[in-house]
Amino acid sequence: MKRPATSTDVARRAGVSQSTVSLVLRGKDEGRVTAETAARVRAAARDLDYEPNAVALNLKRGRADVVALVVPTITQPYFASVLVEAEKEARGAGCDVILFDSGGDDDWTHRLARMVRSTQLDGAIVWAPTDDEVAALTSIRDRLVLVEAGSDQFTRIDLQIEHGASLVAEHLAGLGHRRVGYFAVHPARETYLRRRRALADSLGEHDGVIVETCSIESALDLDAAEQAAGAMLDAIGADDSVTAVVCDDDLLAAALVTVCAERDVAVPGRVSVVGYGDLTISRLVRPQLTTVSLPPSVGRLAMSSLLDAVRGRPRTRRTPGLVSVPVTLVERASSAAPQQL
Amino acid sequence: MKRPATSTDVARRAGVSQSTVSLVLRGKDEGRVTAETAARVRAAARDLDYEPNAVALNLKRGRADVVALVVPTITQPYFASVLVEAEKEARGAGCDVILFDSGGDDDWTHRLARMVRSTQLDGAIVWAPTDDEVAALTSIRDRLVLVEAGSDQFTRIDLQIEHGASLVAEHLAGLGHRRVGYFAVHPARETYLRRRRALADSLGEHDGVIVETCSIESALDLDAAEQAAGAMLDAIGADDSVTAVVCDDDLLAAALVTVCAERDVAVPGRVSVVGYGDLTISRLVRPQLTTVSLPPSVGRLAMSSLLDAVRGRPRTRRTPGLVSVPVTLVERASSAAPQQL
DNA sequence: TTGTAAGCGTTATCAC
DNA sequence: GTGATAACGCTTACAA
Repeated sequence: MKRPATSTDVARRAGVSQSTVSLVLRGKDEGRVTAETAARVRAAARDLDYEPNAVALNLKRGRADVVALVVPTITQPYFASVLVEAEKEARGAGCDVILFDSGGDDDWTHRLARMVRSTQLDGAIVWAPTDDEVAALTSIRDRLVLVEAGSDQFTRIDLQIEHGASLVAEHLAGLGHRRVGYFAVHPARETYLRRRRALADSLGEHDGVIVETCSIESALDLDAAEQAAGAMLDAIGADDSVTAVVCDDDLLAAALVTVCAERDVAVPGRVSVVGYGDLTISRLVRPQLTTVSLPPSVGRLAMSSLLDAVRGRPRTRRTPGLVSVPVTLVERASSAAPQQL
Repeated sequence: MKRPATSTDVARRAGVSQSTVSLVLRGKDEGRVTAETAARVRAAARDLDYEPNAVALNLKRGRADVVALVVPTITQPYFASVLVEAEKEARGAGCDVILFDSGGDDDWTHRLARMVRSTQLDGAIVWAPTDDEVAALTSIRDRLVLVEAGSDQFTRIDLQIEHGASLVAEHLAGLGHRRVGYFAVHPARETYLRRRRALADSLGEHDGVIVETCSIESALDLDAAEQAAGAMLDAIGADDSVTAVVCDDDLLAAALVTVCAERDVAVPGRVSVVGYGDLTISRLVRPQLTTVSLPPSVGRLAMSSLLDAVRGRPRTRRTPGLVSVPVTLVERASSAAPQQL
């Protein structure tokens, strides 16, 4: 491949100055360049297969038109859909998205901060960072949108997890459950802790009626989940009063339901199962999972917030704010009233 | 946020020239700058929180250190793992990855070509493009790695689908199956057509013994798949001789197995099911799926090929080549000898 | 109507 | 040892 043609090459070929080329090709030749000259320039550009150098352009404008999306693990299907939504929104604004997997690399905060400060990146959406990570990011806080984390120094998007938890508590208490187990993700990111605390709080509002009485932790992969699900069933088997299990993620819930089937534990007869995520697998397993649906539209929202923040004129720029996104409970076959003992 | 400090700011503060700053900070001051001066420069840089402007740097070097990964749909779990692998490899070479979803936008070829030619992107990995798409990309062919597609003008990575197909054929024929159904993805990208043709060829080698006799198509989403799976079972119900179904994707296979369970069709007793992908769901459904495993390491391979191609010195640059990656058959519980009729 | 020239932030080649 | 100065490719006053 030959060196790509520059605007100077085009100018030379059209027999005009380089600035005229720029004028014409950027459409700013309104009554400044003869139609004939303009045509000559355009022809030359076409002949040389000219494409403006985007890097030079960025340098000139001091803007990269690239933002980052940082997620804990892109292999979680939920994040794939978030990425798609965010991408779509960004694309519409002429902006590209690069992906960081914060799970893969513990030094990502510094890399991100450096890239933002070196104008390689206009900004970033950061999903569920830990408190430490948030602290490491303060130097670039006005080019950041945080999802499910952060203080009011940051622009944030928040899922209404508390509301989701109250829906779950209401649902289970209403069905007549009195003791629930919790199937938690380990290691427990803040997001998961929040889910769990929120559920505990919501259960607390039905005071004395319904409480979390046992819990098991598992890594977010299938093998670990199936093993932990076995442990969960052992625990439940030893305590008849536990008639429902809330899971931090649909993958855990799916594993639990599957292991139940293998052990002839009736779902939802013996135990009701509730997940988080409304992922594809929640409809693939039998019984299909009752689950808290986390809308992927958060990706779109976060991106539009970010674009506002980094593109907005200074006077337009809003103070850091908090947008709260509702979650919903999707009731499917994995939860029902506990069978009489 | 204030304007970030430039090397000129640092120079001013250290009381030296801007070029000295560059020398010191890039570590090229070997016996050229006094230790004392160097220290002063470094101190100034630290004070000002200086970060070299990456865009200026790229302009200077004519390289972006960003490549794209183009996949048909990132929401397919397989591609998420591919992305992770590719990312890891790129990161190691100081390169970032941006993602294109070719499914989302039919003009992506032009966008990609423009970005490459404008030096915004050093190159790209393109997954399973159609022939038309390949044609649209020839202008940037030496900065491309194609996966599962393309002619020998391109650097390519290929899955050994034919070999996979022969494993499947061998497996099913060996178990005693004589008539198989095909559960295909619609719309049929070249990748899928290849899978299917390859299977037909492999079955043909067991001439007259085993053949594909019926097929159903479905979009790659769960609702469509479950509906199509129903149709497949109707077809099979009407023809006892069909005792196995090969599916273009584990999602289809999972849906089929699930619908079988609902209709009390025994798997693998009445019908064996084979999928493609070895995705998480293949181990979540019961029976677990026999499936052709497509190694995510292809992502790593493709990225290292690409980096070679775009980073390599001209004299080092290899001619376009073809790397072929083996696939394997993972035998699980969804396939077995057909039950005697 | 067109061209000249400054500047975006770097790196690198020379003089001093 | 250090500092002008010329690129890199572009946009945009401003001059002609």
